[in-house]
Amino acid sequence: MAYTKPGVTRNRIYLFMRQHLLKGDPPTVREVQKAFQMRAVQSAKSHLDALVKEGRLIKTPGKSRGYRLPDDQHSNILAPIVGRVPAGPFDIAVEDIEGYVPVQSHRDDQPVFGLRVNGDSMTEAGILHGDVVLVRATTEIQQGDIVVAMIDDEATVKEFHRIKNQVQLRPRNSAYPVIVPDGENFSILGKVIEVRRYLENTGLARSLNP
Amino acid sequence: MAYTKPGVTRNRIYLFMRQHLLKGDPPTVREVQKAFQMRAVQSAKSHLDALVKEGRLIKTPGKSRGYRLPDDQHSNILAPIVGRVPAGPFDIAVEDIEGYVPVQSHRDDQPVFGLRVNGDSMTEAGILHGDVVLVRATTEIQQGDIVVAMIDDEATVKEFHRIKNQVQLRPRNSAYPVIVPDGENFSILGKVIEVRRYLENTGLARSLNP
DNA sequence: TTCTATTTCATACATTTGTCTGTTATCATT
DNA sequence: AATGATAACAGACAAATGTATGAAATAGAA
Repeated sequence: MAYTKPGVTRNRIYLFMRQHLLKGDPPTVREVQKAFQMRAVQSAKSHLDALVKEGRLIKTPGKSRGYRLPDDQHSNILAPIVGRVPAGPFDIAVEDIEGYVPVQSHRDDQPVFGLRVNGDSMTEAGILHGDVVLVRATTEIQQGDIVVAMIDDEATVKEFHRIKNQVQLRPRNSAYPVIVPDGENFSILGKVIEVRRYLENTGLARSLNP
Repeated sequence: MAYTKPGVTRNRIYLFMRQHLLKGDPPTVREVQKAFQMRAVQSAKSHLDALVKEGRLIKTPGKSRGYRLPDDQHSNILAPIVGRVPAGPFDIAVEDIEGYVPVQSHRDDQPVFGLRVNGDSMTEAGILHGDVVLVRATTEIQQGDIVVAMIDDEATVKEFHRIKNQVQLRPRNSAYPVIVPDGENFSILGKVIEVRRYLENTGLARSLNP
């Protein structure tokens, strides 16, 4: 490749990387080399190294196609809407997936899934029958959080309270009683981080069904 | 890895691939292998091959990290949450954008924007103060739809009815009166297609500035 | 010019990665 | 129990890929 003024090729390489990374197609060092018709790998690599040093790219050392954009602007994931409730946080029954909804993923270690609400025990909290709640599989539950609990193999959405080591699952509808689980056949799947109600068609990407 | 029923592991691998590909992070065959704690590369590879054969993934042969999603699938857009309400459907004041939320875009010609709800006039419809409503800018309003209307330069969320050519905007809270707009200083911005409530932090990607 | 920093080139090596061949184990059904 | 289909394992090889070392060419400024 012909010599260019300092910074020129670097900018072009940055734009090349950005364009490909936004498409979800991270290039290799040698793909950059070929795209710019360089005769040495190191020509491309040194530019990429420099871009990392400048903070315009980030990279995982040793990993192939390891360059990424610094601010992850496309970190939206598709969370599955499960019909029946997963047995464990990492064991989602894939056969029962109703569809997918786009979610902003905050933490990779705590997966998010959606669950369609059944019943009207939480109407006073603005959670209606048919709403979709997004659940983060976590054990960090605070007093008053809305959680999804499994009681006798059935999922339920309730408000979590703990009074003197006694767990209470409170509905938000005066027609329903407070539940005090006995510890057997009881577990908390996670915390409700978002409530969604789709008013026009389903809103779920049923067409995306595998 | 323990033997599973036919199709189960394949679906899980598909979800794994999908999550990573949507984040712009295509995995290698061996990364799939490790993620599922398989002891042989071929275990992962044969599943990936099958997914390609089924059309659920596409791949460039020989290329590392060469698996991709078939094209119809990244149609998620980021809809802006506007603080003040836009003057016109296509004239959103960018300065007042509070953040962005991921939305599944259905129709390109009718943009979607978000609006934070102020007040409790719709609580009986499960729309609470602070909720975010997603609005499609459309004029196709049906009886009983929840709409966003501009009345004297103020945005309001109400249920739309038309009785003998008289437009009624009904709150869903008995403490509020029905509004009958006079035609002057009145317009309908669009139809509420979704309601979202963020229970954990903001949920909005305030840091995102496309 | 002279000097320094930047850019480009050439080559080599270790690791990662895709792919292949063959075998064993489990599932679903008869 | 017998059968075929699916799932998982084992080991190997070639190509792709990240990385390193050293040197030559050019740009920019003193």
